[in-house]
Amino acid sequence: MLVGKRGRPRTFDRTVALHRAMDVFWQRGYEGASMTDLTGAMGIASPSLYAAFGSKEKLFREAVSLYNEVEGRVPQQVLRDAPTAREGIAGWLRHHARAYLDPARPTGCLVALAATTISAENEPVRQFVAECRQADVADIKRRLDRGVESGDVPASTDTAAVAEYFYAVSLGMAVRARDGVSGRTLHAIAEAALVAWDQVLDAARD
Amino acid sequence: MLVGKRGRPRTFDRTVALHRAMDVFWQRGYEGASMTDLTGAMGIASPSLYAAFGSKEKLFREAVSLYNEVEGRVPQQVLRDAPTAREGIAGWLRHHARAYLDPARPTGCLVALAATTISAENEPVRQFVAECRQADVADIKRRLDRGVESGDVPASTDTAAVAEYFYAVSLGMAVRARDGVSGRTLHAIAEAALVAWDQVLDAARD
DNA sequence: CTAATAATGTATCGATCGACACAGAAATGA
DNA sequence: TCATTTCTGTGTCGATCGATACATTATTAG
Repeated sequence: MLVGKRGRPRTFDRTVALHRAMDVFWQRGYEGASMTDLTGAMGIASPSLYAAFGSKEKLFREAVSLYNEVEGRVPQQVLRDAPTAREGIAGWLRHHARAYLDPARPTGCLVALAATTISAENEPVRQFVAECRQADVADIKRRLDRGVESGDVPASTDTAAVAEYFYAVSLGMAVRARDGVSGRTLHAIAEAALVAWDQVLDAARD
Repeated sequence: MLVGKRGRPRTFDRTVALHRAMDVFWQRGYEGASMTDLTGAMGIASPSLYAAFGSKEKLFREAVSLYNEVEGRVPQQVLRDAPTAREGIAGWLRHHARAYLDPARPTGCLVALAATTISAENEPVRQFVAECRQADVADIKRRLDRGVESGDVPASTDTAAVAEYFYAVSLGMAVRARDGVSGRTLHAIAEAALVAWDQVLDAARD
């Protein structure tokens, strides 16, 4: 009686297919990725996609979640495990300078690029991605707050503002990566953002 | 014999219509703006649009040119006329911190947001906008080079890298503006980017 | 006046969009 | 065995995409 694996089993790996969909959304954005693009890359027909994921929008949301897990794991770990907030953020930003031009993946960042502008009917999708960006900023802010607790960040620091600053730099790097700038350029941007840590923190006070 | 104003005259102002189209592309991006959106905002029917502008893509390119002229005039003037490169770039960035949240216009920047990702068939449009961004970076670089000539920027400075840094910050500000952050946040990002002028220039050397 | 030119409004075009109906195939449970 | 369940492949749905055909209207040139 218990629901097990009754019925005809899937002929494709759901996780593999989701990875393929993630790559398409990463390359083309939400609206730029057609169902034909998606089913082609996923190696399945349209009804299989709908049976497994529900709709294009639900597939996108799952793909973004997967992106956050897979592509975000290393930089988040760097951010978390570094001995100071400064080293954590520096490692996080330098990671992105490399990752955004990784030849094995689409350039730039899915969350930064995939839905900055959108048609009126898909506005909820833009909203969703905007919330993902907000969550990323919150991650950086939390690391700065931890730095305040452990003493490597001044207590008077407006950690939210500092987090917004470094996140804005990473967003710009993602756009410029997609534009085709060199890794040297991307790293120069990151180093310029990081060079004046003390002044940046000093300028941002509550 | 000379081609004058023969034939039935237009019943709409081409420039006004182009302004309306610019607003739609600014709000929705290239692919997010449908012909229905455009003709509705422009107050004309589809055949009039095609007669006056040729195609959606040509209309977009004209709209971007108009955007660069209208919205870019003030910040470019600030950048150019300031006594030093530092003051020029500071004024340029602070202008954007204000303009990106102007309640009378769509938030953020058309060139930063309108075509970061796109379907395969419209790739030339993304390329075009990418070239616009490259041109913006070149403007900043030229101002820094002038600073080198006039002595307010060290001769050893990698002006291209510094220009990329400040432009990346402005791109991130545009995305975050669209996300709905406050003007206070946007200004904090700008000030954080500007506070360490000497260190940024010192870090970027040839 | 007439001919030529050009823009307008209506009414679509073929293509593609995201989504799904339906029949057949492949598994399980009784 | 055979009813039940679930996925697959074919085919296509209505809606919308960007773009036009066509007849009409408004203007200028001669």
